[in-house]
Amino acid sequence: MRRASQPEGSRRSTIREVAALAGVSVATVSRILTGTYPASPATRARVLRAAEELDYVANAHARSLAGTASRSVAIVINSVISPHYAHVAQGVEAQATAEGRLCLIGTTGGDPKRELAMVKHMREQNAEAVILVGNVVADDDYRDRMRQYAQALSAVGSRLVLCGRRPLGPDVPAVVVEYDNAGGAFAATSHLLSAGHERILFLGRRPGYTTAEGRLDGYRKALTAYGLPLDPGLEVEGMMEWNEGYRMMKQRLLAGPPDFTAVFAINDLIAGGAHRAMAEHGIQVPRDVSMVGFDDLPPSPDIGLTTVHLPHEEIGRIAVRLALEHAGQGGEPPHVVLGTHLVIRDSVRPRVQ
Amino acid sequence: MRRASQPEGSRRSTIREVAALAGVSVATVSRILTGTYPASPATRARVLRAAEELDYVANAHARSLAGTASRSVAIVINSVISPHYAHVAQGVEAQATAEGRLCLIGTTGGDPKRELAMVKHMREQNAEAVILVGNVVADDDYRDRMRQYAQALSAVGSRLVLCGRRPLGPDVPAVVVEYDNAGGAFAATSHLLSAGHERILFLGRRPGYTTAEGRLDGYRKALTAYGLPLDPGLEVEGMMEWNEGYRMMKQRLLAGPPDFTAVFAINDLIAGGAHRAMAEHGIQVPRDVSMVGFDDLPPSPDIGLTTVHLPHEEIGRIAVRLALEHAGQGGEPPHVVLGTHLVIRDSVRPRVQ
DNA sequence: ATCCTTTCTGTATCCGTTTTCGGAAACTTT
DNA sequence: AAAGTTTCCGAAAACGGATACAGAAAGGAT
Repeated sequence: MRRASQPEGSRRSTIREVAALAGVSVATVSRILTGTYPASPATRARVLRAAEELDYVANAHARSLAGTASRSVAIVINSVISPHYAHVAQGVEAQATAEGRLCLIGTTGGDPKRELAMVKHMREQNAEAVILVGNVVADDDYRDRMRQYAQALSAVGSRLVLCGRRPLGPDVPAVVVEYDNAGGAFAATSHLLSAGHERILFLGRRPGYTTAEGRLDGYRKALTAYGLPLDPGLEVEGMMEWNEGYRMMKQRLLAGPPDFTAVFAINDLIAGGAHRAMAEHGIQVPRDVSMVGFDDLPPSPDIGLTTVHLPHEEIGRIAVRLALEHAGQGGEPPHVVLGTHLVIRDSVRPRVQ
Repeated sequence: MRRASQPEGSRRSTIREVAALAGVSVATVSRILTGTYPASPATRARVLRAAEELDYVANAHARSLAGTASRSVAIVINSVISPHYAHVAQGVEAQATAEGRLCLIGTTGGDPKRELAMVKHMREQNAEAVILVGNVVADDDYRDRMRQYAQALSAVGSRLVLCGRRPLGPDVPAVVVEYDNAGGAFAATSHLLSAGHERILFLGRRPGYTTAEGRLDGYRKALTAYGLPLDPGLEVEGMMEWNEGYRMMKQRLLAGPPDFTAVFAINDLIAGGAHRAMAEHGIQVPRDVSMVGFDDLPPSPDIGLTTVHLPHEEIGRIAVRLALEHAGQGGEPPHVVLGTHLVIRDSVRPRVQ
């Protein structure tokens, strides 16, 4: 209402101005606004009125400088358009807000250098927790520096959190939130095996990436448990993206008729791309080929994909919760491993002999 | 390396400590670290070494308090798991980083109250720009307060940006980034009409929501332009979500056989849900029913959907760019309207008589 | 009425930077 | 060698809010 057309660049009103208008000291204003102290109803009302009058907004930076925590939580993530990451980010943001924290976000595109830079940036912002999500290919230098960051953050009462990646080592003060990639992949592959499939194409091999390695591991273990040999020719390398799924399958089908009766896609995006590529070759799921994915995210419902469910949003929420809970006290930081379960839709049929 | 196991709660090192170690004044350290001033190579090296030695990290809050801009940009968004929003957010983050800014993020779930609260929060953080994305149902009180926020932000050299929603009024200092909903819907509907379809189901009517209204408008205009009557019975109400698309179509099909030969879904998520529902009733796209969507996002490639392309990420990038460019000078804030184009896939066939 | 609590409020300091202003040192030029 | 430029550096004052400490006011008990 008032200060309707302030000239460009005019400062915003300060606690001192509010104090002056209300006829009290800055200390009183501060206490009333932060709810530190039970002021008398009269002054309280006067101060609130004055603040309203001047459109007073506290300066979070000044507040944080004066000694209180920054009340912010940072998430550093591969990208925000990939469904898995988006859901984790959503969880982080929701929990952060629920705990009265602001959410800072930075993306890395999976580049360790950018990740390191982002963590530094978040450190400058005094984030109460820095949550790292997703895989990176970590060389020794990276691991050293990240350990150092973990130490530094912990030293100032903050916390580093690792989501969906391997811990940095035994004595590194970082919270870890993992999930059972190998177990989920084992269940998914077993599901195909128990339907009689023996030649199962694995889509999305990616050495060096924790998630990919874990899922490949589960796939192999399941085959072995069924007494089947491992065929390296069935393990196709590619990134966890729709286009890659399309590419991998297209390439395979262009080379000749399918030499498999089922597909285990390392995530649902890859499943979606492969599904499309097969459709273009007249191959229908599950009529001609059975398929299982991983994630229980779009596009799995669109194509009726049986897949492994992961509590994506929960991962983000837990990360925030644990970090904030644990930030104060010392001791061993928490390490949780979340379970998975199979979601049956309609992409698997018993193999016809 | 050093300070390997600091006790809990120890403060981080300050510019003063760096200055002391390097044997210079804090002013010199500040200048060297921010690159303000060409210090002599010798002192420069000494300061850098000292900073490294102490693992010095600047305190962004103190820096911002001391008078420089906060170097942060805020995005306030409906959710981050919906593909459209996720892409816009990605664009914002990317551009913010490119311009040396940190990205603050907050979600609202489409609730105007939460949006208002978030903007206030971002104002406390001194964000250099506050970018609002997506529709809300705005009552008068909301519009008043948002106008006031726009004024207040502008008064301190920041900027409010409105993405994909109607401007707040003529004299409100807010940057606006819109896109041509009506035009895109007109093109999409015309595409179906020119294939001979006359009974086109509109999925996703939502009075009060700018985007929904714009697209409905384009749909109607196209019908009228083709000399066809408007049939309210063909306009189905629902939210812009996959589940809603599924629900709307399921309900329709449960009520009886299709009384339409084509579908215009207001976005690709709805198209995906409807596609699935039809599949469950043995109705294939495009064999039995033609369909067009809007967004050119997942799951459109999965189901081969012809759809209207929107430069989602670009919207976010432009928002940041314009806000930052314009933040300094006064004058009329920019207002851009982005165009759309049809992406032809394989979900439309000529109507068989 | 006096003393003791309890409740409320004000003064002054500090948080960690940037930045203005002035001074010293190092070169140039004559 | 003196004067004039540059170039580099330091002292100190902000920035806006929280809080320790002390003091005033109000309320209760004697």
